[in-house]
Amino acid sequence: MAATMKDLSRETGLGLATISKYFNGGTVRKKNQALIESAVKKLHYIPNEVARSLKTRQTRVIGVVIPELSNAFITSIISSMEDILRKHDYAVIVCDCRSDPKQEKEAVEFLLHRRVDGLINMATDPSGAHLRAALSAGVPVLLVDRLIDRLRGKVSAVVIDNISASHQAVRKLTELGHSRIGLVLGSPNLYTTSQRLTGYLNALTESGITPSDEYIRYGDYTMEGGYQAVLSLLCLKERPTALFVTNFEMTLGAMLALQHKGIRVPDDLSVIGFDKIELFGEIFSDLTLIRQPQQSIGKETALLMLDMLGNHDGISHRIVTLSTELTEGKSVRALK
Amino acid sequence: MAATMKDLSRETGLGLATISKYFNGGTVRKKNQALIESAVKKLHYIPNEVARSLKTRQTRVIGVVIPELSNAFITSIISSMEDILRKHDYAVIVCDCRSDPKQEKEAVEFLLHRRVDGLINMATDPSGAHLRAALSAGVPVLLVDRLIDRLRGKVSAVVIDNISASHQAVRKLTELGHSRIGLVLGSPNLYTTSQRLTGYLNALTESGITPSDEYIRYGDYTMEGGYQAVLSLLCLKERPTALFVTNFEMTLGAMLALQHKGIRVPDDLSVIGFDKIELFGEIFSDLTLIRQPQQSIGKETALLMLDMLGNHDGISHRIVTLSTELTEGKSVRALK
DNA sequence: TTGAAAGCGCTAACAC
DNA sequence: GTGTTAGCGCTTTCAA
Repeated sequence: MAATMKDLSRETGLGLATISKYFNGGTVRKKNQALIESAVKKLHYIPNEVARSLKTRQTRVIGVVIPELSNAFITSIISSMEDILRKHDYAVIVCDCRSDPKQEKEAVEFLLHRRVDGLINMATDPSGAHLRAALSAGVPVLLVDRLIDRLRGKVSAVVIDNISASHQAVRKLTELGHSRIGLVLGSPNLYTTSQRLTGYLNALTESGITPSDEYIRYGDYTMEGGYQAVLSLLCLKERPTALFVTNFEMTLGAMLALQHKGIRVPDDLSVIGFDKIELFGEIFSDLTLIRQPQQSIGKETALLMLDMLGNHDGISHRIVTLSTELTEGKSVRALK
Repeated sequence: MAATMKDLSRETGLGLATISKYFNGGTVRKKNQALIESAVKKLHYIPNEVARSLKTRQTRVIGVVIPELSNAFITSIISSMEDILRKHDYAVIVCDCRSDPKQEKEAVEFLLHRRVDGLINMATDPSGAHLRAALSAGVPVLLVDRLIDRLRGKVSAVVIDNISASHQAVRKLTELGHSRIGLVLGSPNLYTTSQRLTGYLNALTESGITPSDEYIRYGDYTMEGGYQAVLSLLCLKERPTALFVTNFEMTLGAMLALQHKGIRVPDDLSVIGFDKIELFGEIFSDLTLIRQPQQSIGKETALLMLDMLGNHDGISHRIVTLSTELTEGKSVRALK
């Protein structure tokens, strides 16, 4: 069986407290330090985090609940987040709930049983009901990418400024003379969907254009959804002259649909996409798009969580809003 | 503070043993059962897995160490794996070591401290040195995708039949009359690299073709690597008439290089790629490729680990080899 | 069936 | 600086 501190104590002749202090950075006599170190080697001692957790009442584990692990946008966030968290000696348990609110709730409970110190959630259930237990248990909750209105003041969050991002993209198009601008959104009841819609509507109104539902489609944030949405937009008697597609997968689908229909970008149609995924950098390098700073989102999320974990007295719930960037490509041109 | 079993005991007037038995599926009198249930509700009792782990000496946590989280092939495996594991009440701590052996070793130690019940590893260090501590601590280790020779007999593994996969692809090309077949491999010292090379060499030799190093490139399994490898192959005085690219990212890079060079596939050059990623299904739907069953890899990995965890007496180290599939597309044609 | 009590490996007063 | 000791919340003999 694995060696314990008691074994070290016996081996070195020192008391438990001394051994414990040694591991926790206390002051221990040089001689005893060496004694302990050699005993550790000899007995292959590995500290037992479980016992420590029980005593200190913190597991140094952060639970992360996301809608989908097979999603480049999400994994790039998680990747940079986990990196920082682990450097601070926090482990991350990731639960993929497959965009299913029921699974999401189970995941939260699962993590609560394991006494995670904090919860990071890209929420599937927009009502936030799944987080109630965590909140009432006093576990710090940090939302990523999607805000939940009802939880305002009770949780922290890291999001991008979706309204501005969308506004900026659409503004760009109206400035180039476009007025029939197709919008491809995600699922209707998601936070990002409604925010991006707002930005679109604002930009149009500002330019004196009356928005019409005809030009708005919901593509479910999937490639297939984007594909279908664009096909359907192309069927309008008055075709849009420009398109704004609001996430990466749908942008891929949209480009595919245009390609299949033999529509040239930007000659026949201007397109602004969303999200830049490392892997594809070069493939769609000539696409004009809104770029979210995934790296920073991950980093800010980790740091904010660390911060919440530190202020155990009065947790201050902050909302960090990161801004996006419009990357100029060659998929947009002025309306003739 | 969170309620404990002791609180339940006080609330119900029952002994700790009874409460414990209730939660662990023992036989408890109906009346007491109801008593406990209402106390749980009233006190918002949440079982403490940490305390339980300390006592039972199992954390129901599996550590997963991978080279890269932002990789669609890997996440699709993890996703299906985690799904099954969580259904069996096991949590997964994922550590992304960024293909760095040093970080990989630290990750293993990190997980060992946390007393994970098992370790799943897509190894970065081909020597397996990073797993020594786990092995000597008696923690079951399961390798995925990449075997480590020295650990044979000490660990289980789930891999695909790389030699056959590669053989099949190259065979296909030789049968169509190709003899100058470019091969784009991953990093030189990886298991999959050498296996895929072997399959290539075998297939050529079988067809009476003498393999030449000239046609072999190492592309690091990255898109950029694949891109450069193909450019370099195109510089040969005797250009290859066909290409076999051995992973997904490099296949993307290869296609991009060909496109930039204005080389038509399959008219000017036949191409067989590797890996099918859900997201891209339609985009490269006309590519002939070797398809790995990511879903099954994840599933088999989870089941095998569960199995190892069950047989605590004599762990049987098994190696599960899954087979690949050659998906016919339109990127291959007979040599004129 | 139920309860009392010991102990899993560690930390943290507290006294020396 | 160091040792003694009492738990952290749970499971699990062992008796009743």
